Amino acid sequence: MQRAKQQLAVIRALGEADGPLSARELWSRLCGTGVGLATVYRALQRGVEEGTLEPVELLGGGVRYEPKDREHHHHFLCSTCDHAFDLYGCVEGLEFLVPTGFQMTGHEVVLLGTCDTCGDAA
Amino acid sequence: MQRAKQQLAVIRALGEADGPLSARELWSRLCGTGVGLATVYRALQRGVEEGTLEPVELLGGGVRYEPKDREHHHHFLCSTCDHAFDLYGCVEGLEFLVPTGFQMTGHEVVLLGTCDTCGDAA
DNA sequence: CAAGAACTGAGAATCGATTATCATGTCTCT
DNA sequence: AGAGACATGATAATCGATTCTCAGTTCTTG
Repeated sequence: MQRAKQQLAVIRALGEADGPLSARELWSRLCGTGVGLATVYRALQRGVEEGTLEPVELLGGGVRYEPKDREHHHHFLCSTCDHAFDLYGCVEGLEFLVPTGFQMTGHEVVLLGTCDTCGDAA
Repeated sequence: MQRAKQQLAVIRALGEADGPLSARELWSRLCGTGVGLATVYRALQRGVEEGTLEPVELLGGGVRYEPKDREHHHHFLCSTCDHAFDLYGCVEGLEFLVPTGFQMTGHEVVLLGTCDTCGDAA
């Protein structure tokens, strides 16, 4: 069955973004098109169930989503506009931090600062 | 003026912990002593205002707090018990990840996995 | 001890994020 | 066109976290 139009719009907007988006960020990007907030949440939930989207938790509470086909990467969080950007490249060699007896299954690196847009405006 | 008893208890519990604690974690550790949740929040807020406590945001939403006198460090988040542990040591050389035009002011590293207690139980 | 200020616990109120509801709209298939 | 299944938007309901309120308690100072 073909996926519905509005859900496609949500998935597409997420694919075009330069980083993971929260439900609200997505909604505001689609606002002019008359898409409801409930539809955004439905599309996100469905995408996660189908395995095409991945929830990403960064600092600051809210959950953001990004397409799952992206390679392992990390994020830059702008403290001014609160937008998250994808970074390319990964950090290795973190194992030395792990205490004995602990098992590490993953890691999350978030860089903080100001993005180019917010930095210029300052 | 001497700080009140209950607030001292909150600060002390935080100092004895092996990692940052959320308001609720703190509360459950003090529960037997009859301390109210509101008092925990009051003590935390006051500690931050006075500069003795620092709010720490990790993955998963809630804010945790830790004494500000600790050196720069990172955290290990147990995915089973959801407790955060302090790690000793820091990661350097993250600058290569920063896109041009962005200004990095800090970084946050969170290791994920299971702690020794939860690992043993499995 | 007396008076006033600060502190406290319990629960109500608030806030933002997410989910559920429902009447309507749209698509598919015939 | 007609029937049935699914999708949609607006809004209400829910949930957890945090803050506010208030009456009672404790502390400080004299």
